[in-house]
Amino acid sequence: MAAKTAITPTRAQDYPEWYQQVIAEAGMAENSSVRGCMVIKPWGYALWENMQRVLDRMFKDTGHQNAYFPLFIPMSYLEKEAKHVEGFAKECAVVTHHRLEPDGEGGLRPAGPLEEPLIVRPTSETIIGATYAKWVRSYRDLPILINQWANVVRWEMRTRLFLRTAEFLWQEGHTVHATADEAMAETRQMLDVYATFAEEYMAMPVVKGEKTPGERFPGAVMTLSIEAMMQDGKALQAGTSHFLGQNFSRAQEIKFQDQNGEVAYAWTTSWGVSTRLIGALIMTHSDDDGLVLPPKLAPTHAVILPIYRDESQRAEVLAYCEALKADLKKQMYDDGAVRVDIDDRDLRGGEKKWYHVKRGVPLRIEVGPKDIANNSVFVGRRDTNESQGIGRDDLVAKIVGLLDEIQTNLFNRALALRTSRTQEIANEAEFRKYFAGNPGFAICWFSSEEEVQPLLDELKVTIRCMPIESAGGEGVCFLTGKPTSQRAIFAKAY
RNA sequence: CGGGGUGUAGCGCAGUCUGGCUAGCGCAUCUGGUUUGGGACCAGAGGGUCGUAGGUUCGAAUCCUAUCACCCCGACCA
Repeated sequence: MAAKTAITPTRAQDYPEWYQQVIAEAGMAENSSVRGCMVIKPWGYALWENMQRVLDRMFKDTGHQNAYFPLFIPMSYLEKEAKHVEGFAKECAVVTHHRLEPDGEGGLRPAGPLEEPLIVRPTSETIIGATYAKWVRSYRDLPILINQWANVVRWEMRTRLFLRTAEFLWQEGHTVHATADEAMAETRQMLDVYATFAEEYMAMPVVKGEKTPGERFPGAVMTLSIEAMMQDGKALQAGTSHFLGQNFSRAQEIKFQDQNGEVAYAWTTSWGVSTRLIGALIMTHSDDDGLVLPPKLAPTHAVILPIYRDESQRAEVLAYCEALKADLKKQMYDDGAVRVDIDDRDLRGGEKKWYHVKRGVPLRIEVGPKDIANNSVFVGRRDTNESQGIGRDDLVAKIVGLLDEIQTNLFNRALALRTSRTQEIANEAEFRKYFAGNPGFAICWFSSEEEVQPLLDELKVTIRCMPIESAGGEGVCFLTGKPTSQRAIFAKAY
């Protein structure tokens, strides 16, 4: 008999549907009445706020400041960088009017056409670059290290909650430097920041690598990304950091006088992560009972579930829970106090328990009259779904260690999955066989993107990145047999 | 934009082919009761312009016309 799972279908039965159900059951987000746009509900938004808080601190620790630029971008700005236009034009929302008037049939119609249409930012390189052009005069004005937290709009054909929505929240860093080396160092530094965040906070192992020309950000000279493996073996790009060279500074006239008095174009970078990270988190850790959150990002670390039969017990149990909560909150975990809630809603015990299981709360602490008599509590771990009794004071002393253990366990579990589903592939026959099955990451030598592209299109496989760690060396292209120094991860992707 | 499909209660659906009592069912919600260390049970209740507009008919969720929206598969993509 199969155990009953909180989520139907299970991952094995229907992975995409399972994903949607996890989000719905955890109360993270839902589709809105606006096509392709989601409503992020409190539990999902609290998670995003925790991600923001940690990332924001990391950005500031690396010398960046926050600022804010307009939502609207004059259409002509986008036209300045040819490849950039090509990449984004098809998915731009365009504002053409600034006023509504009655249409005579009880409705409204746009009036007051704009002289120049505005686009809703799909990314802000152009508007920020235009601003930087005014700010930069001398080498003394550099570097500019700015990040903005914002929403952007990309009119996608097909959307999925968190993974691809028409509007999403993100941060975009935009920096300007005097030299190529400095800009490249910045590009790499921010990739490292993302990788550290993914691995240490999201407990999600990632591969740092360089994108092939075909997968680059439109207008970039080099795009670096972190790639993660989801539980179905597909890859998800979780963050990107772009070295833009002088492409944007030439298009937008970001020029400065150097120490020798000569005018030079600046070197720029941009880097971003989005609410897509929430999708990555869900697909990395969650199980057939719903969401599983890494403690460092969980809005609630532990929830106390009081158990009682009647009013007289209620008062006693709640008093005990309040005292326990107060003691737990004195414990420091990561960058703050342990986050504890008491769920005293008028619901049945089982219902309440499963509510928190589905929301991924790392620890459930059940407290009933019997436990109080023994001065012990019953603790359930979300990552292993094991529960056991533990002395009340013992829990207070050990809760931080327990949270650390869960965090580590989640990372190790995800890493083990990735390792078990990563394989070197040496020739076309193997490659075809691998991707006809239940694939993960295939590591292959390849001679050129152009030469392998037809096969990739046929098999619906993409080149994720050329891993930085394993760069160097010589091999033989899996398809053409030509000698090559390029090696990449190939995978099906989101 | 090409191909396919669907619009009926908060959610999921039946009914439409073959027009006919007051439009049903499950879940959810509310009330009362019995329960309570685990997603309860019994009884009752509330909730609908059948996507929209027009037409045919004694009578339309059902037939006809138009229209809108959404979903799936492509193309596109953080």
